[in-house]
Order: sequence, then C-alpha cells, then structure tokens
Amino acid sequence: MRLAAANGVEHVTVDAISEAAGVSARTFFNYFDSRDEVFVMVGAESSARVRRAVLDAPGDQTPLEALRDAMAVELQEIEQQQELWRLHAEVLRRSPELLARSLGAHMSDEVGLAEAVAERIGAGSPLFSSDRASHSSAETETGAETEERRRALGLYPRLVAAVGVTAVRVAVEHWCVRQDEIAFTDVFRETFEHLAAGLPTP
Amino acid sequence: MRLAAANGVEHVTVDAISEAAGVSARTFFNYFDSRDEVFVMVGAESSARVRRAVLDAPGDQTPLEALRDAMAVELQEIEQQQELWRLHAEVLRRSPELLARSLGAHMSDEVGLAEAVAERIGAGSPLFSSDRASHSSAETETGAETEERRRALGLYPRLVAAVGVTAVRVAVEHWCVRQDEIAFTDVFRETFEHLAAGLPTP
DNA sequence: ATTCAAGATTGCATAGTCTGCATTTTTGCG
DNA sequence: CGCAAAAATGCAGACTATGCAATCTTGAAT
Repeated sequence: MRLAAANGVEHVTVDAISEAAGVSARTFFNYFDSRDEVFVMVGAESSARVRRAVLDAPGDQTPLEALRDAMAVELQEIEQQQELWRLHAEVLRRSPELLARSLGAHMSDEVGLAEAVAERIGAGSPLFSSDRASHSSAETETGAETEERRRALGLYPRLVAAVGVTAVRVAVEHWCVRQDEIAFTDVFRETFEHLAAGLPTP
Repeated sequence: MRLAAANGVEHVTVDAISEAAGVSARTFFNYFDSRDEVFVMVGAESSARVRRAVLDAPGDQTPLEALRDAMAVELQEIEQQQELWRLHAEVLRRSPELLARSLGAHMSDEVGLAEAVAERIGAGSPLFSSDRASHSSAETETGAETEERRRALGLYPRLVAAVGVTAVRVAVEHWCVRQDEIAFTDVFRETFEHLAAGLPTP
C-alpha cells in the first residue's frame, strides 16, 4: 500500500511488492491469486463480521436496517485504523476500478450476505446458511459452487444484499470526492434514508 | 463468443481469438484494451440509449421508474438478438466475475447514467449533462476525469443510477440460474417493486 | 493511371502476470 | 536430535499488454 500511494498503483509490480516484503515473487502468488488482490484484500474479515451482525440484529429491524447498522459499525472500525486506511483510500481514489472491486468484492461477498439476510427472515436454505456463514472470503470458489449457492437463494435476500453493498459504495465514493465539505456519517444516513423511502423524486 | 461458449472463457487466448478473426494478435489490442473487454463490450451502445430514454421519459415518473422502463426496453431488445446473446449469456453464466462486469460496466456507465438522472430532476451540472450524454462508453477515461464528473453530481442521482444497475444485475443473475422456472419479465418487475417499496421485510 | 499521404495492420522486442513442478528451507514436535 | 509437514523458492513456460518501426491498404488529388 505504501508503494502504491507513492508511485501509483499501476506502477507497482509484483517484484517490487515481494522485495519490499522480503519474500520471493513466487511466494506472493502463494498468498494472492492476482496482483490486484493485494490492494483489495484489506479488511477481508469485514465480510464475516457483517454477516454475523445481520444475524444477531434486533428482531424488529427490517433486513435493510440490520444491514445498514452492521455496515455502519464496520465503517466506524475502519476509521480507527487511520494509518492503513488513509493509504488505502489514497490509492483507491486514483483507481476507480479498484475502488469498486474493493468495496464490492470484500466488505460484501454479496452471496454470503444474501445468505445471512435469508436466514434472518427464515427464507434461506438451511443447507448453507450456518456452515457457510463462517467461511473466509479469502478462499476462492469455483463458478459452479457460487452458482449452486445462488440457486438456493430467493430474489429478495439477494437484492437487499446487493443494494446494501451498492449503497455503501455510493456513499463512500460520494464522500471520498468531498471529504472536506461533509461528514461521512451524514452521507451514510442520507443514502439509506433514500433507499428505505423507495427512492422517490426528492 | 463462439470460442468461449465452446471451450470456456478462461481457455480462450488472444491468439485464438485473433486467428479466428483473421487478424494478428497485435491488431486485437488495437481494438480492445484487454482480453476480457471483448467478452464484455457486447451491447456497448445500450448505455447511451438508456441515458436518452431516462431524459425523454414522461415527466410524472420518478427517476427510478424512468430508469426501470428504460432498462426494460433495453433488455427486451437484447432478447431479440438471440444468436449472439444466447452465447453471451452462456459464457457469462460460467464466469460470475465477467457477468458482473458486463452488466455493471456497460449497460450502466453509472456516472453517465447518474448525469442523466441529475439532468432529469434539474439537479445536474449543466456543464456536463448535454455534451457528455452522447459520448460513447467505448472511450476510455482517466481516473481524474471521472472524478471531476462525480464531483458535480449529487448523492441522489448517483444512488438511483447505481441501485438501478444493481437491481438489473440481480434480476438477471437470479433469472439466469432458474431460466426454466420463471419468466424474466416477472423477476424484473418484482425486483423493482421491492426497490420502490423501500425493501421492507416481505 | 499515378502518386502520395493517412490510416490500418503487422512483426518484433520487451515488461509483466500467473501457473505448475521440483527442490530447498523452515517449523513444530515427538 | 531427527523427522515429517508446511512454507518458501527457483525455474521454465504460457499468456497478457505496450511501444516502436516497418509494411500494406485505401482513397483522394493530380
């Protein structure tokens, strides 16, 4: 992350990363499936925590509310680790594609999230929800397995998860561009207010 | 697309594509920035058509409704070109990552869409909305330019665009996995009903 | 018909990503 | 201390991607 912040993401080679980390380039690929992953994997545990929080949320909340609060907590924790995340944000700000992947791919794991939502409203597949909920998002998965998990899911849980993740992404992107003018908390709240209202003309 | 449907996307090399197309590999890269792009670029004009439709929609529709209808039309047109799109769908079904990119990156061009929404509700930046609305999504753009466009946009238009695109993606993914059981039209309608209702517990 | 310039295509060289395989090093434990 | 599992490494090879210079096409002006 330090290298990327200094030289720009696209100029950081695997060799450079490996050398800076004191390992061989080959070893890098034992831990990351691709070069980009190393810029995106930050905070991979968030996914699991959010899932758990969704399951443990008060029973009177709607799934969207539960998801909103779970993600809010996660984002707050992120603000603490200033060091790493300042660099991370700096790097991603210059690379929109990576930003999308970072938020989309990890804080999310949409399918896993959808399973949590499904279990919460009792519409999920008991086959998957419990054991799968704890699996790390670092594990790679074949397209076939993902498809199998998707098949068991209803449209609604899938939609809540996907839209929730999207909302967070939009909130973060919107705030990133105007850090000085507004507080993230406000952007975040407003975003989910729009959503819960069904996105009527404002 | 034919090669990918037959052998699986990841086994189709640039050399193979180029040879099948009767050009050199070098020429391939004169037209596509990356190997993946060739699997994603299908229907790149959709983006512009959707934007236009959003602008031209009846005044009594909410932005979300306008977007919903615009996308519905687009998806219907897609169903016509059975040949190409059957292959395309087949290819993308085996590669979730490409599916996301295909829908996310092109039918969308979220920022462009957000500009259309912004102009529609009169909250956009007059600097960009008119001339930018016609620019092809095939053109690549620097991170700086994208950031500049984002800065001029409000949170709400950005959110409607992103959520709309996400909704379509979820609808398509959900339907792809159960093509035999349900009609796409129904999935699509239900998806946007959930959205417009604010995603309450069903 | 000839010529010429712009554009398209190509080959070649080079940098970088990623994988498989065999080998060496490290680690943990009996 | 010694051994077996796990981690790390080196190396070869396939593939993606870019810059540059040379060649080929095309179409318009003469």
